[in-house]
Amino acid sequence: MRVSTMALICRRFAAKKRGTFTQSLSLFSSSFHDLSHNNNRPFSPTPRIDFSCIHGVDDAVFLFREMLRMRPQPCVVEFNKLLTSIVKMKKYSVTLNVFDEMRQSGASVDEYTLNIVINCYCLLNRVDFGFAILGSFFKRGYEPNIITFNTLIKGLFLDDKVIEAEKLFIKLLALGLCEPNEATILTMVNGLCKAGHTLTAYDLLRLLEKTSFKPDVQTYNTVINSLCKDRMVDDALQLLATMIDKGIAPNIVTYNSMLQGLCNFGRWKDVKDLIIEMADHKISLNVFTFNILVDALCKDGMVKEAKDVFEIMMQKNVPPNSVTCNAMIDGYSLVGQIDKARKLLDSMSGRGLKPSIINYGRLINGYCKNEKVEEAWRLFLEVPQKGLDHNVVTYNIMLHGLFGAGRFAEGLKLFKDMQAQQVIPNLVTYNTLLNGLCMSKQFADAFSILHVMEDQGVNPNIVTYSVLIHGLCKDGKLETARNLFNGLPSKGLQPNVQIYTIIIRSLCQEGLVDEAKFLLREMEKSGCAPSSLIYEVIIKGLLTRNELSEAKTFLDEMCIRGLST
DNA sequence: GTAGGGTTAG
Repeated sequence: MRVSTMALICRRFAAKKRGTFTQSLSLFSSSFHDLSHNNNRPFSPTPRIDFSCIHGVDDAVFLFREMLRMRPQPCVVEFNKLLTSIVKMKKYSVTLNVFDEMRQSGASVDEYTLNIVINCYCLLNRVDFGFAILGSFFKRGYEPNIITFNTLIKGLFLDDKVIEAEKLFIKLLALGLCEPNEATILTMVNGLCKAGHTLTAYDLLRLLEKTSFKPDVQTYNTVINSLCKDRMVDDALQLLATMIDKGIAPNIVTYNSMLQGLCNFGRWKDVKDLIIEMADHKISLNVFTFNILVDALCKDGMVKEAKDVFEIMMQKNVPPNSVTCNAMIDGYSLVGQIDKARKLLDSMSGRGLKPSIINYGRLINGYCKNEKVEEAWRLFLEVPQKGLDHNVVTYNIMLHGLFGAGRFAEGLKLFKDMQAQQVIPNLVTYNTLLNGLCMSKQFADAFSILHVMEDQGVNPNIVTYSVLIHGLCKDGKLETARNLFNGLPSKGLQPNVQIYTIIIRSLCQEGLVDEAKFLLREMEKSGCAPSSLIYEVIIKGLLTRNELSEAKTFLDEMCIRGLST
């Protein structure tokens, strides 16, 4: 954010104290007014509506029609309650239709109604229609309030209009249209983070700290979480220290976000310190915390430690859930203890957990990775008997397993079965299938799959082509591979390190080391950093041609770049 | 129960 914006924020929030005072005064007097008014109010004949009969959207629409027919008609508050009940069911278009009927039949509409309508447009990604409703406010003699603007800001973010959201926020401050509140700030911070502008959100937060406005714990959590996801874990730690310093108490979500960030980088010492800090702040670990720890330990291959954490969970009366089991199943699979993974899945029912299709998928994957495809297949067949449906992920896992084991015919049969079961193949499915076809040298079929993908609206990605190019190179079809490779930019695809490695290795194996060297330079020009593997491949190629001095040159270059063997 | 935010894991 720019300097002028920062000054603006400081000015707006520095002036806040006065505003609060007058506000509370007027609040006081208006409640007096209400009291006296209530005492004298005659019995109100407008009907009260019982909304407890609404169980689905049809009930709501039925009730709405009845309300329209009632005489005297229920007041606008009742209509607003009805609209809200439809919004809660996430039926935004229905809400808008109902609003339209309200308008046509002349039922009364107030600023609450209009805010509900704007919210629906925003949630349908039509923030432009939301802005159009602003006109209705003025036409009906209402003024948009802070809720209106918060909703519109959220709508702009939902529509990826980050700049416009910022502009609206700044306009709000500059023109003093309404006093921004905590929801405004959270909407801004959350929107910026989700749009990938973590540092802008961070700057905004730090700026607000300097004013009389106190960002709440949720706002801090959002930024800390986003910093961790963007690998700025130390900045997140610092922000955590700052919030404590400012008297904002971190909660379990703050710590879990922070722990996740630290675990992602294997910073176990910091993890330990943070858990101690949590204890000092009397914040007890919940199932999320334990899952973060179990998952990170398993991913790092520390399955024994993960199992210990799993035991502690139960001692602390925090029951493991399906996510915990997934992490443990993966961990056991990783270290080759597939039988323990199986035992865990089998023990789930006894722990009051019904294994989900995801749990089965993980175990099937574990069997495949441990070269027990027969077991995997048996389990795969058991799934429907357990009352669970296979999804695209489990099919992909099984396909991958079968092809990996060289069982190509069965893989193809499974692919057909999948379609018969109305499970729609995705990009991963096609890439897996292509891999199978290439491994079994069915290149004609592989190329026709490329066309099928296009027909199905599944855009081939860089993985698709690297599978094909890899298969072609492995079968000595370097020329075809090279043509595919050269055609990538025209398809809008940027070759990655993997593809360069495949093609450079193949060139070296064919003795075309000069071309390989040329590609290395091309790769650098395109901004793709060469790996040590690429250097090794080229050096090896040079050595087989007895070009010792040049091999030495590349070895030196590799060392200068800090790449080691 | 008349309107707006909503942060963490597979």
